Amino acid sequence: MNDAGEQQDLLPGLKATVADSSAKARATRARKAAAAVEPAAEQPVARVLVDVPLAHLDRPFDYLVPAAMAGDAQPGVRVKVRFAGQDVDGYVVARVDATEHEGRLTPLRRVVSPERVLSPAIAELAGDLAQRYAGVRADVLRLAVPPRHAATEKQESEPAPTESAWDAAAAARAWGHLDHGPAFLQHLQEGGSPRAVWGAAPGDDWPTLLAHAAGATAASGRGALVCAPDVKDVARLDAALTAVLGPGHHVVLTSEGGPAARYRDFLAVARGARRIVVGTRSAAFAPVHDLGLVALWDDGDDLYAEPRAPYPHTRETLLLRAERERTAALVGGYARSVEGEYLLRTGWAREIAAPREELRARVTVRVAGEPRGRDPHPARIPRDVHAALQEGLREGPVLVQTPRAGYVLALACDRCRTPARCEVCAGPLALTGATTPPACRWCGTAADPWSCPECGGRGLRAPVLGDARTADELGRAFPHTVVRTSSRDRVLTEVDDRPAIVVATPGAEPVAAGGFAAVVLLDTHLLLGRADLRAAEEALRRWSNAVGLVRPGGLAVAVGDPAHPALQALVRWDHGGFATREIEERQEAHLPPASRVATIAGEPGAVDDALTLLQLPEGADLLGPVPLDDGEERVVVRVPRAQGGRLSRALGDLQRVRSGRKLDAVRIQVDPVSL
DNA sequence: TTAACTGGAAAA
DNA sequence: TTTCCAGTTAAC
Repeated sequence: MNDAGEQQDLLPGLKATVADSSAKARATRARKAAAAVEPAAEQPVARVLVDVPLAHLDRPFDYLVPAAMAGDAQPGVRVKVRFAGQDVDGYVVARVDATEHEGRLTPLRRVVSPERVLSPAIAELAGDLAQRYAGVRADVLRLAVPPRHAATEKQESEPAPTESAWDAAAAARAWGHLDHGPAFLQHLQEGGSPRAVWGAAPGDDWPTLLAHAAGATAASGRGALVCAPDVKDVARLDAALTAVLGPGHHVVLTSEGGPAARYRDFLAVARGARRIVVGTRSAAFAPVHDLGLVALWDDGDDLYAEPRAPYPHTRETLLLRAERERTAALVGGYARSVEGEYLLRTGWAREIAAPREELRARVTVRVAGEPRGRDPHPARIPRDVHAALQEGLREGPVLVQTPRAGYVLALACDRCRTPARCEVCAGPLALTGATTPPACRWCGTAADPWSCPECGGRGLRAPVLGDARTADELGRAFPHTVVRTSSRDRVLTEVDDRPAIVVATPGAEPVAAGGFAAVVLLDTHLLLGRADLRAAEEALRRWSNAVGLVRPGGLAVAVGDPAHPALQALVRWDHGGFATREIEERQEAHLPPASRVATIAGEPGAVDDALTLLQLPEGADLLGPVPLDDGEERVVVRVPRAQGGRLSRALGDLQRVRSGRKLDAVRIQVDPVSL
């Protein structure tokens, strides 16, 4: 290693001064040592992005490349540099002949490893994202490049096999039922960069279709990157890619499996040994060589919103890459996000979807009205649903989606829906078992018998019922049938073809070997009633993902209000129409993404003076400030969609000015997932 | 973290 | 006017 200490000994005449140990002399010596470093013969200047979180320092700094590091200090490698008196990590982003910096360049302290982990494409992407989200490149790079694992670096990456099992004819068949599907594939195979929003039909084996898209891209000599929201979906893609391409062609990037495995798989991509990548949101940054396709499944899933600064969304990350690296793009899902609809509307992407008659053949969706309180035994499972389940069970497994897990839940009057309160302390009543009377959750007093103080009703209902309770009820209604549950903490990934009732919470639905014979959606009003701007869009997405698991010709029944637009969209499988309607409503209400929104949060004083520094673009609205739970305060800035770029720039300028003046930090989120 | 800079006070 | 020092600032 070439640190300054060793360099000193190489300098003639310097040893004489070593005896003098005053601080001043030491400083002079250090300076001379720096000056005496032999610079690299070629391109002696390295441009380095330093890992500091300050917005005004978010630019490359020039360092002198010592001759001894000339070979290793290539663009993309990790280095240690002296920055403001401290050793900090950084990445070399370029080697150049000369600097524009007036004054002496400090030499690089150390090349951490010659491994080129930051490709030029990802360095540029980090810049794009930092600008888009008014953050700093260092934060993006922390998301993009996994921590180094030295032992793993010593191993070589196994190259992918040269022969692939991908079959163009099989791929065309798999996509054949979709309008523009085969054309999209062919375009990929020929080296083109088509962009599409794909509305999957119920029963579509989406992992296989995506695997074929990756195969077609690989056949053109390019790499492909496919993101899915969670590890369960990634596992399905993994299996489909192995089936379609054969083993060893792709690599899976997720946060699971520990740092060594993560770094090993990342290196296989960075070194170009693998060019097909699947993974969760962090995989969007994979430095795939010759990237030809970016794809993501179910872009409306909020798992795609990165919880760490600068809070980039996977959709945005991938679409920026598609633009900058001129790749094809495929945004697929059973449902359609409002953002996906915008891609079509602006002409950025084309639609791939099944024709009407194909959709009609795939599934029949009906709505069963919600049971009324008049019923002496208010069953949550109406007669229609019971019949659908019975019919489905003759053919195979049936799926019942029920919102939220849990057994002990708030109770309310079944006539007027007044929440049931304890007569002694006014605490909430709850059922603690299937047979015991309801009791207070605070003081434990049993309400036996209970009557409603508002209307005198004697019936109780649980407005929120969990999967355990639902499984219970169904077990009683179908005594000789296997009932299985799948929810957040205990997820089933797959069920076989035998008749069984599978109760699952949204997102935890297993896949059935041959598809579910029937799909039932309970308590749709609960998903619709969430206090969220996107409640209806999100509800439709979750229902559609369950209905998507049906076998061709299957039946789906949703329990809810047949007049609700989200349920009507489900029945007609008209996700484009629903997204269009959502866009129109949000335009009127100036809600995102029809408007672009950012939040500024922090100490009240800091937020206040941030606003005086902020140069808002034309037509901007300021909402708030409102106090947050932790004593901080938040304002919302809203601009017309077309001004989004200017808003990002203004917020970036604000952060640079504030960090330059050492003002108290404010947290800025552009396009926050929730407000 | 620290070298370089600033401005104000003491020394000449 | 010069020198010294503490506090501030930029950071290659």
